[in-house]
Amino acid sequence: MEARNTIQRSLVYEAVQQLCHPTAEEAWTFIHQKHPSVSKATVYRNLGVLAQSGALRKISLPDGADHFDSTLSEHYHIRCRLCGLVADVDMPHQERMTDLIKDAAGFLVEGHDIILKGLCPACAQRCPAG
Amino acid sequence: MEARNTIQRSLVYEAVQQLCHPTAEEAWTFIHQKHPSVSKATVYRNLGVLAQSGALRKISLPDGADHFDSTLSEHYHIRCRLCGLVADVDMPHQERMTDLIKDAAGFLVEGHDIILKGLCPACAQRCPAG
DNA sequence: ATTTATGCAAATCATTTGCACATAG
DNA sequence: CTATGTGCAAATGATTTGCATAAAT
Repeated sequence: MEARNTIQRSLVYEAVQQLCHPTAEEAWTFIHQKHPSVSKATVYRNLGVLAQSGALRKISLPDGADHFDSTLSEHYHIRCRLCGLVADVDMPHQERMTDLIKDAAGFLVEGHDIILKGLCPACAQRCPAG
Repeated sequence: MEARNTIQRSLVYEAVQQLCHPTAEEAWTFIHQKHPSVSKATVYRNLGVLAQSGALRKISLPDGADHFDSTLSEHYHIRCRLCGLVADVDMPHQERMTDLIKDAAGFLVEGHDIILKGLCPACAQRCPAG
């Protein structure tokens, strides 16, 4: 299974770069503007291939579609409860996290995801009460 | 919107207690054995109501159905990549985690989820190569 | 040439919803 | 009584898949 360089695959990769954390749908909408013939299935397939190969990171969020990230260095994400905005979180001392997680219930730990939730600056201001 | 005590609601709560981290489907299968008239929609609805009210915790996992937990004290979860088993993780010093997470990209942080992934003891033994 | 990728439409999976009826308070 | 809950079946949303064709190597 040799991966090939198709136009669609590049377009998908570039869309994720440009859009910062898009969903598959968002990436497709973006691509579809200039390249109306690209199908949604192809976008999904290429997001899968690229995430599998490590070229992209898949961000799975509770309640909603997956997002995709072209930043590969380890970092976490936060989503605004109100507007859905997804942002990067560079956590200081996050190495500690990784250390703490070495043993868990006898499992062989291979990785972890951290998803924060809260209010983005704009929504926090707009809705002071929450 | 006063919550009422229905037989179905109790059955759903008890199923989650008994089964430890079941999905909605698993809870329904369990309940359905002794109470064949209970519908899946009702199980979903009550899981939602109970999670909303804080009586249960919803565990959202990447790639797959949500699980539900009757243990309310703060802890995290790990899922086996091979068999799907979900287990509790009591993380030492997890308070540090909470401290670290106070500020993130200017967001007002309200909570966080940590999902670990790896191999459960049984699968690790069965597939030494991974 | 041969294998991988694409586009389309249909299928799948988890979950939600509209509606008429049942039941808890 | 009256609001909330239930069962059913149909709808939804995200993602995947079968299949014939197209394109990359």
